[in-house]
Amino acid sequence: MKVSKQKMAEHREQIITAAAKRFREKGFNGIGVADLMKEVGLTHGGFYGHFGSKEELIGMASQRALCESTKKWKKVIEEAPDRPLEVFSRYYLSRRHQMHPETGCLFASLGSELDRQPRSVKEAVMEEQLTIFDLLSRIVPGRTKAVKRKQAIVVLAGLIGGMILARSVPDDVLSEEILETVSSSIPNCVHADGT
Amino acid sequence: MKVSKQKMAEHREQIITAAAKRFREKGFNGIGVADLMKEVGLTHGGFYGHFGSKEELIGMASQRALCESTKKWKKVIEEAPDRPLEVFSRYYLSRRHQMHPETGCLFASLGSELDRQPRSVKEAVMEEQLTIFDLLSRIVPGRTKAVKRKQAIVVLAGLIGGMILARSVPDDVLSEEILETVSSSIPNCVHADGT
DNA sequence: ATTATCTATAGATCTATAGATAATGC
DNA sequence: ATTATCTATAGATCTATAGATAATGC
Repeated sequence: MKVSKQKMAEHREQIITAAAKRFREKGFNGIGVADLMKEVGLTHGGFYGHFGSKEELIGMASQRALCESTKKWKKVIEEAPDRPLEVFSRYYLSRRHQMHPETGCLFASLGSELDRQPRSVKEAVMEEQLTIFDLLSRIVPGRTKAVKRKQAIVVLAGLIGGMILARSVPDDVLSEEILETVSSSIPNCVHADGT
Repeated sequence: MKVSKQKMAEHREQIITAAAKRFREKGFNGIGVADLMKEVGLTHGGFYGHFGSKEELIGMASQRALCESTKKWKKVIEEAPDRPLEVFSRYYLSRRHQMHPETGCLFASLGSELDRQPRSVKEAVMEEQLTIFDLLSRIVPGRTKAVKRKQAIVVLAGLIGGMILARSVPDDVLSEEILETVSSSIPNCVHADGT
């Protein structure tokens, strides 16, 4: 029943990856350790050889989810050297993102649960959050670094709130209106203060 | 053990009120029927004389929470006839609101859980959401009703996202920076497009 | 007589641990 | 010999129901 050290490391990665997906899909309380382990092909007892607690996994999985998003966003931005902010906003506020929280932004799928997580989880999240601020700082207008950072925060807040509002509504027409309205507002909004 | 019809109606209200508070504080899964009933001074078995299921209570409590917020916001806005938008934004993005999710905006405390709730809950939420759009439409700049509505959506999205970002972080300095940055951006941001 | 609430419990979860098992890696 | 995983289970939840109890309201 024992597996090689390398296999074990793979298992650990698989558990984190599955958790990052299912937590975003079902919430931190929406899936249990047993089901996660079953998805990876292991039994639930084995979980505690990899992690000290579910809480520890929540921290790892949250960081993983945000890190994945940052990578994807970087790619999207690099592939649109002109108007990167507009392209990124549309990408974030797309119908596709709305319908697939399990592979999307952690703040949109679990943001309001983060405040109720232990400090260790919030610390892991903050680390990635700062990276995202830096990434967005490069594509928003603004004369100084400080202004760009502010713009990045404002943009991210608008995107997260827009997606949460759109997802919270059972009416497709209204949720599409929300996505379209917020994403249209961003380039304009941002130009006002900075450049 | 039976109580009068009026007392029973009061109990029902108390259950909804307690739920609206505790759900925002601990999440929809963070408090159970038994504890809610204990808070009201009843036993858990009695719950199902008032509601068919916990899900039904989640719908009622969500609507209640949003309705309370709308009332408070209306008051805040009416008490600041000049610069209502700025005053409201500062009120929403205050440290006080950050520290008290249990009496604050449902979208900030439970927004990302709403997508995982059954349709009946989302319908109850949407009803109040439209009222909020109307309320904010009155204080944002814009030449036409359509533009004002769009501005209202953009503002609400920014506020919700800003509060969620601020709460998700374990560092007081960073979270205050987020609140201040987003709330400073709103009057500017909004003037750009509309009036 | 009706019924709001209580007591007791069923049945399903869920996190975590203990000890057994069997494969790795010295 | 060490250890990653499995089996089995403890102990704590949680939603929901059934039947008893006692107060209301006809």
